[in-house]
Amino acid sequence: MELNERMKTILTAVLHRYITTAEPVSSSIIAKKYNLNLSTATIRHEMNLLEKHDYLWQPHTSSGRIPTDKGYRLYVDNLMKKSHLKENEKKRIIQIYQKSKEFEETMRTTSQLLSKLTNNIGVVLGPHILNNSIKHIQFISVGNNRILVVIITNTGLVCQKLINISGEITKNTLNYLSNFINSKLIEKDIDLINLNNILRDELDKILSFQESFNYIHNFIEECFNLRDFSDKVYLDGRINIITQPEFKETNKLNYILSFIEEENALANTIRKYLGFKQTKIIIGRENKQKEIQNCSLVARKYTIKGKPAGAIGILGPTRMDYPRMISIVEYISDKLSDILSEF
Amino acid sequence: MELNERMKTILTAVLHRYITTAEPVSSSIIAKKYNLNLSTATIRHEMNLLEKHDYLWQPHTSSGRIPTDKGYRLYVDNLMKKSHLKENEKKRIIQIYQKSKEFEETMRTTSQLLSKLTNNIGVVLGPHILNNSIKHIQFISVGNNRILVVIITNTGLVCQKLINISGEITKNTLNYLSNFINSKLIEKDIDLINLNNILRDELDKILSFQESFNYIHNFIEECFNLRDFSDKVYLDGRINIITQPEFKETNKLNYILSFIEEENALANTIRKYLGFKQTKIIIGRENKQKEIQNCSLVARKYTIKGKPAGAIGILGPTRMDYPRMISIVEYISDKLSDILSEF
DNA sequence: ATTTAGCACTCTCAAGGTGAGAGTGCTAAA
DNA sequence: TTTAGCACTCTCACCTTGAGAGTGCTAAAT
Repeated sequence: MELNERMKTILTAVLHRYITTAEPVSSSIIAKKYNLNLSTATIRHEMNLLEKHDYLWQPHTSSGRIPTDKGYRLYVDNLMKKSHLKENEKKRIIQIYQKSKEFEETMRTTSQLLSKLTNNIGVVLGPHILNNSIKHIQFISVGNNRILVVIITNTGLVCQKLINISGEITKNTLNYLSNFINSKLIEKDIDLINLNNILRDELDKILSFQESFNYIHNFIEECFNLRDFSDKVYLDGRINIITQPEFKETNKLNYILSFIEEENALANTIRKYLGFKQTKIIIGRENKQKEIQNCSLVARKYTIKGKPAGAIGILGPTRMDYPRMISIVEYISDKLSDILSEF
Repeated sequence: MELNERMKTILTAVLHRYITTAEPVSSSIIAKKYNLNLSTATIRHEMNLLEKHDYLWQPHTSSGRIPTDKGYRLYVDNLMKKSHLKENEKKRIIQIYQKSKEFEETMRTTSQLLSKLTNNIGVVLGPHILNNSIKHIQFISVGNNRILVVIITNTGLVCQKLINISGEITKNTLNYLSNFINSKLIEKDIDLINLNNILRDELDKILSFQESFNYIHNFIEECFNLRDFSDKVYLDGRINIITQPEFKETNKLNYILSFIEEENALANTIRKYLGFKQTKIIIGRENKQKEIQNCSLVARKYTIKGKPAGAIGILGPTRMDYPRMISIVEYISDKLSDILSEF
């Protein structure tokens, strides 16, 4: 059923009021604060209908109304007005970014900016190595047939993984391999998949005079097994969730915090939205993780030189200032894209 | 004033009881649960004296007693019996460690073990690069006169830092430098300070036919400026603090969590104890950080091949099972030392 | 000199009662 | 269709109350 204009106006008012005060909204408050030129009785009547259609609910019979997830969804999709950051806010963000010169620092700054500006939890999913071009690769034998592979990308991302090999590879061979691969990298931008292809073609020829093929091939194979390269997660503002009035009951808090303790849980949730062009908003129970079904998530990808690289997001109570949250996430993801593209 | 034996016995009983129940301890509970063959009146009398000497206090006139920091201190130093982990507990720890093959994973496992076993916050301070010998060094130009320095140590620790240089250093020179330094590293174990000395002596000769000295020297200088290499921090079990009965009041909780949010705050506290031979126990207000003056810290260094490398610790409410906490921290730091020495 | 029984006293805490206040739904009149 | 009016519901802060836990002190017992 389509809501009429007046119902939409009232619903918007209730949402606005609830988002700012965190308290059930009564008909009289709406009549007083929002100039709708309607009596409380009329507003009550409409609210009653909105409740019947599941946009609002009441904690108890004689209390004001609170939006449902469905109410928030309608608000986010149709009712709210898009907001924009003020110029001086934008300036301050840029200033803060200018202080951080280095990749890691930039990512940390991003998560801090997100959490400080939104007063919620800020999360940044580092760019996956797949989305970077490779600058240097180094194999280090660390004993017991284990080799540490360190890959450095153009953005300054340093990835590492440890590989167990079934036999021995001499230091000379390792050096030889490193040098060979690095010589390929000097020429131009090569990403991990490209590199893998090049190696597959050329390695046979090159290695003919070296020791046993299988070892080397298995090693290189595992070396470029992309799944093992995990993207880094930067999380900030866990405390913010505690001060939110809706999470005063410690057991609710517990539940959320146990989810957040493990950085990867939130990261995995956000990773899904890497492919989306637009800002993704997940409201309350729309989220599959039951631990955060009292929360909403605003997530957006960022790019490096136009290519999707990672994602950022904020997590807060369902009752959040969506227009502002969205404008912050969008502005920061744009800036981050710019900065990383310049690295 | 020296306490007599009976007072010590009673104080020990109160501590034991309070640590297990988290509730003020009454004279009758002591009389009933601990076979001291004393009437409640006598126990009350002694408790009264203990309170006068600041080992105990009462939340209000008609309540049981709670140990003071001074009481805990006496307990830790003189009264408690050292505890040992059970054989099957030790076995499980070793089993869990065997699953993690890699440096990073080992460190993460350690912080998890600490937090899970103690039900408190577990913190691990990664080994500082100073305490490792260097395996490989790599310079990567990342544009805009910035060079990424990546150093890989024998334990598999990968350190990086970004250096701004005042002029240009060509890729050839960078490669030349990397190669020169790495050639020094192949021969034997060299730590960062050694390496720095060697370079200072030899670099002049080597570089005579290369471009401008100052650039290179400044660069190398900054490269080995040790302060910039921060040791990594692994933190686990932040939630545990929430479930502790003493932190039910959210403002206390806030206070502690704001301290813990920032990994480095706790790391810096623990770093101090890297030089200590024995397990260090800091009780309540003995701690200088006022945010954690309701907490106690049990910290101990770990070693790599006998040399102090980093530190581990646990943070929990002052009311903690000290003998057990100590035995866990000590056993895990020993195991970690063993594992890292083998890497 | 110690120890303890006895007792008056203190404080907390849970339970129950109360009334103000906020808010609603319904109805009948505008 | 809107609204004034009203009965009704529920919460919440506040008070009272009594049970219970615990203490300190004192005088008697050991």
